[in-house]
Amino acid sequence: MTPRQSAPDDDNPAGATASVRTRRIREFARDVLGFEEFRPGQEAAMQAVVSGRDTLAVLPSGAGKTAVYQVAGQLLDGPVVIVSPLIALQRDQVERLAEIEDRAGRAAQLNSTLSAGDQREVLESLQDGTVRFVFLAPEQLTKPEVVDAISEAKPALFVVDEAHCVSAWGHDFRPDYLRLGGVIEQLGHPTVLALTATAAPPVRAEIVERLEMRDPEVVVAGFDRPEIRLEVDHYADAHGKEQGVLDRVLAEIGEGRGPGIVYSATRRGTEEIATQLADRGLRARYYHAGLNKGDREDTQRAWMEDELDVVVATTAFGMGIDKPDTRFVIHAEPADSLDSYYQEIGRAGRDGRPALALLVYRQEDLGVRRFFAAGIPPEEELKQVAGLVQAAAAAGIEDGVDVKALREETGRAATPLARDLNLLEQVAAVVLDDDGTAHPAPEGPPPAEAAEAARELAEQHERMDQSRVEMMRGYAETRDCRRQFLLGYFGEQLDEPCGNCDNCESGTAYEDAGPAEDTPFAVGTPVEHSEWGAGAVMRLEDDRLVVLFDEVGYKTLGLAAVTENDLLRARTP
DNA sequence: CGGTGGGGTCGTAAGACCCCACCGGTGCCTTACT
Repeated sequence: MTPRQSAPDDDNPAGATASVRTRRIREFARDVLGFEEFRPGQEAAMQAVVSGRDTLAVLPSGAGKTAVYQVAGQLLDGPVVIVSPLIALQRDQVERLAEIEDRAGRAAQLNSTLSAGDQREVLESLQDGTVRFVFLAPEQLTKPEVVDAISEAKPALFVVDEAHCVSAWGHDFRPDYLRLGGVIEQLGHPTVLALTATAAPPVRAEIVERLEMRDPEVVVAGFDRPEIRLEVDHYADAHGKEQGVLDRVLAEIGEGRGPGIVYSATRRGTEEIATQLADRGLRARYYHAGLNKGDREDTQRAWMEDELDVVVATTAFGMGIDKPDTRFVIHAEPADSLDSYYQEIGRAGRDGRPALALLVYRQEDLGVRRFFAAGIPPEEELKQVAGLVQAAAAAGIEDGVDVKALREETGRAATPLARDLNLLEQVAAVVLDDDGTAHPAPEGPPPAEAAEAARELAEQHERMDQSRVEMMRGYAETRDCRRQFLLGYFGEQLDEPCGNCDNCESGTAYEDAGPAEDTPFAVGTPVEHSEWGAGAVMRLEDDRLVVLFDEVGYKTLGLAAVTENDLLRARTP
């Protein structure tokens, strides 16, 4: 067992001067991690975290996000808790840290692949200092004994890796992501570090809000990946589109520009495309969450070991899979947002050499994304859940109601019930305590009112998701420079067309003179719309502008209509 | 929202067509049973 690694006792890094911190960070990065230089944003994020500041770091893939908490873990006095969405990611990180264990401290994972005894041992080792880094999923933190044990270990840093999951998954799929803010509070609010490669401004705002980060330092490194060529192929009919996908894949592989990933929206789509490509002689496999674990692992292994030309996959394939020489990412259907799209195409060309991101687009294919973006719980269901929480309290059940009890009462699954409770908590109808049990909020609304408010909140969230699908459409259908469009979505301005997208090549990106100089709605201007309320201008075209509204999400407005009807007013933020 | 498959209608029969119901992504975890 290695002894507890703690900071030298001459001075505490959190209180050390910036120059001392800088020196220590650089020494550790060079001596232990073997860095010759830092990637953009990396050192700034390390500085912020080591000085004890909550930090949101949006750093591109491969920019060494892991190093940020490795350094912090070394220079801070206390263990590091890392929330990571997938067991496979936890395992990989633990293995990677094991290589520098003697210098950086021991790492362990805490999840259901461990026996109950091993899980206890990990928590004990965290407390006695022999484990320095613990990786776990947010679901672990719904167990009071886990939170208590971590709390006693007095963590110095709480890391949320792949932090966009808070926003992307927290609302329905994995509701425990929305409870992390409360967990952080229970732990006495150690320094919080949220890490992600992709987050548009509203996603950043949501991460900060949900994790209850205090006065966070936000580090955003450049989003641009100029080596990735951007293209969209348009088709009117389904058969033509499918053929288009096959032709483009065959052409890329045929000319030696492989390997690559093809994304499809459905499991069935992945199987059909992979089968067709295999029939044409490619080494192609499909990958989705319906396959058994062994098949998935073997496909991933084959992909990493250069045995495949193409993996055809749903969104299940990607997170944690880093193959720098991936030469193309082709989408057979649009993604559910530009956030997801950018995340997915960002898996190409990580070696810095030219790569292709192609969207094979049919307007009708947005339908499946709209379907997935929908999903408002029925008001009756919300009312029943709110009612059960109240009834339990009225009956004098002081322990409150937990998801397990609700499951028995309603016969519904745990995930939607947890989502319902999150919604009811947000409208101040219930209070969720440490371990997720629900109590009626003091002076909260009656169940019917609570259910209505919760439904409205869910509707607002759905409008936001639907508007993200619309931005995906905007990208697919724009005649402007695609990189300008994409970077604009992430709040970065590219002054000139990129010269490495299909619209730059065909010339349409250069056709329009650009927005009038005297527009009152420059990018970033806070605005107020008569119907949609407050928002901010995200993007300007020659005759249109895109506004992100707080309540209804992204909207594209015709500039002529706006000025003629006085629809928008600039406001003071 | 859009694609698909089952079942019915039409009525020479067989296949063409219509309508309708149903399905579609992402992963933790626990518990029961081999």
